[in-house]
Amino acid sequence: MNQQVKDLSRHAGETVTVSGWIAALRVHARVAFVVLRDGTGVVQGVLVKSQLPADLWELATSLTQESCIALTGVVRPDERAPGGHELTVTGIELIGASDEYPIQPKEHGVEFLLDHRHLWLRSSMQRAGLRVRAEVEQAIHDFFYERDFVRIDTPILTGAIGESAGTLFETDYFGDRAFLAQTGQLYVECACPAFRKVYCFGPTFRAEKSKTRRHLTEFWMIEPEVAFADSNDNMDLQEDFICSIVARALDRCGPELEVLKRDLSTLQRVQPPFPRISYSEAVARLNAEGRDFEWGRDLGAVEETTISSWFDRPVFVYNYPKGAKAFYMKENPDDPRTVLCNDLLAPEGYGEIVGGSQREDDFDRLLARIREEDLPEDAYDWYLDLRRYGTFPHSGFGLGLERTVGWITGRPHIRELVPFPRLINRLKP
RNA sequence: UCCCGCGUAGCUCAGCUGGUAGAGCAGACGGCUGUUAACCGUCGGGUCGCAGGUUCGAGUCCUGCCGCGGGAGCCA
Repeated sequence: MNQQVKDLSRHAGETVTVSGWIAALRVHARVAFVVLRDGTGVVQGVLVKSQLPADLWELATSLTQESCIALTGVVRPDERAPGGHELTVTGIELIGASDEYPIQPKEHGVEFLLDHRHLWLRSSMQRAGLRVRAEVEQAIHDFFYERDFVRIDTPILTGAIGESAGTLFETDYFGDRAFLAQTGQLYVECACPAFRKVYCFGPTFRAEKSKTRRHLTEFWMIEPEVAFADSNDNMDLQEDFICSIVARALDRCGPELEVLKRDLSTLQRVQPPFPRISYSEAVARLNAEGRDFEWGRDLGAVEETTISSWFDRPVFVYNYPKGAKAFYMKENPDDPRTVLCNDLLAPEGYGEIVGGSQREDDFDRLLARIREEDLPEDAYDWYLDLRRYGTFPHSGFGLGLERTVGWITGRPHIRELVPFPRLINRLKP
């Protein structure tokens, strides 16, 4: 009977068949070991020459790494086996032979691995990282579903909208110009009067020529938007949300986090409340430490790392200077030099994983900001309509999926947390 | 766009103050009952990123270009 490797412990003593790919093959004079990966787990098959027909031994010992085979054998508990069970092989069927496999069980360079990303996916750390990603994605949908959010799918092809036009991918649209979306936020705002609590989750595109371990040109972003929520409500939601998905990963991805050698103690500390520090307080403290940081400048990577080092869990930095932030953020009534917004900085140097704000709901002030930023006014007429027909206080945020999963898995580069990363110089495979 | 670093065998790398190329892994063959990135032996394998320059002689020194990595900026 055909079985999955993950279920083998329930079939001790039985003869089963498992199908998969050869992860490793070690041939001795009278015994051989084949490590089979079937997508649900890994099992070692033991082949004893004296107990196999000559042609089967010949076939088995001539197999190559990553050949696809079906192994038939008796499930046998064995303390020496990594999964606790081995297969004493009685039959082998070759399903698909493999040419010489490029990725060896050894260290490789980044360029080589990315060139072979279509094969690299089979490696254990990659499987672990992508499985955590899938679990986090499911946790995200569950979190919002359980809180009565309605999922709104926003367009990928757009006219020129977003935060700044200089970083958009342009494409031809029947003779007109179109751009790949860099955010779904303006669209989910429009869905708020229809559904009150909404979110979008999809790919976004940035044509920034960034070459760092925190950047992709195509990444997945989750963007909730909530009517009648102010900036503090917004941070409360982010806090619940982050705690929920981290707890889910800890609960459901133990084996994967172990493969990734993740230090779980920093994840276990991700409990409410997160520290909240205003931009102005952060600047004062930076200067008190001798940083000589001028109020009004945006925080850079160095400052963010310093700030997150003050705390043992994610930290909110809120109410940045207006000049450092996007046009749609609401002016702070208590300090008009600032806007009601927040970033969430992940610990351990992973940087900004969330950016959120209360939105400007006053028609005149929003229009003034669009003009100040020299944005194409007619492109935003529909967005301004939201302030014309029953405007309302609302807030939302965007969470970068790959950065978040990069932090949860502890991987150094977020390119490993998306199946096929799109980087500034990489469009293949 | 700027700054720093790196391009040598299929892969990962060594190659000194210049003297014409080396290891491990992978591959092929042989050996070995329990291996976990198995081990031992033999063999095949090179436009030293590209172009120019200095020199009797360049993988090595110089210049330019290309590619890659990291960082800055910008952002999630």
